[in-house]
Amino acid sequence: MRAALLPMAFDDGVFPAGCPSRTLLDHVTSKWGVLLLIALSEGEQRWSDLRRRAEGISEKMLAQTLKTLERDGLVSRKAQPVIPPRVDYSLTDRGYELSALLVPLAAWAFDHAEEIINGAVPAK
Amino acid sequence: MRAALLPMAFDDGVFPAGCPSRTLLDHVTSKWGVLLLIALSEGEQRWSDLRRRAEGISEKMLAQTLKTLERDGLVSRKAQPVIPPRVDYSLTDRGYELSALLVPLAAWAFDHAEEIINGAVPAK
DNA sequence: CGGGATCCCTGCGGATACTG
DNA sequence: CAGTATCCGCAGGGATCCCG
Repeated sequence: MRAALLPMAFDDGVFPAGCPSRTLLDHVTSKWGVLLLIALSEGEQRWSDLRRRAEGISEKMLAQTLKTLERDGLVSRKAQPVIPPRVDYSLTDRGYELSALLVPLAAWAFDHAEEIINGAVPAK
Repeated sequence: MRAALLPMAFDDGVFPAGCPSRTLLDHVTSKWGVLLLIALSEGEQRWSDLRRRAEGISEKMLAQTLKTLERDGLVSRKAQPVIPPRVDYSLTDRGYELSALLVPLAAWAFDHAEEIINGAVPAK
């Protein structure tokens, strides 16, 4: 029941404070990071599309989060020097790899959300 | 390449602001939530164990995060009325379900952390 | 040992305004 | 349209003390 689920050496993995994996995990599991990565898993999208899909995000956080994800090599940005400007965002290969792990998570959250949040927790 | 990865109706899923799935996802992907859930996936552990494994966590955040996870029915708390007190935390069935999704994520972060964080991003 | 209660501060993130 | 820049509030979270 509590099999060795964890790739061992995990104690030297995500858990030590200040290790790179913590930082990356924080980027990726950030409030808006998850949402944007999932949205982008459906394919290339424009700034305004993302702004609409990640309902409630501010422009500041959208820019900031996309930049972080881009620096992490998860998102690629293609700007076209036209007027009006057009910028497309998409996942890199590595980003797709990651989103494949994120999507089930979001699906799980979606499935269990109501029964869990509305105190109807079956206990045990 | 950009197949229908998402269970559709996802637009009415995680994305709408204020929906329960957002809340649950936030709990579960919170800075310390992820770490605690992963730590607990290795089996029952005591307060002090968890405090040590989630390096850097404050007592306040440990208590607070555990409470949230308990309210969400993901973690179960067993207190023994002895002196000195002994309290054991473990995952519920639903918690195990979730950790099965979280562990690969952490493993992925661990694997890609260094190459990503140290600007050595191979681009494209 | 396993917390609860307080105080306090910083930095996340929202709102607004401006630009190419 | 797709951002950047700036200001600023407030609550997330750390530190400390205490208690059963």
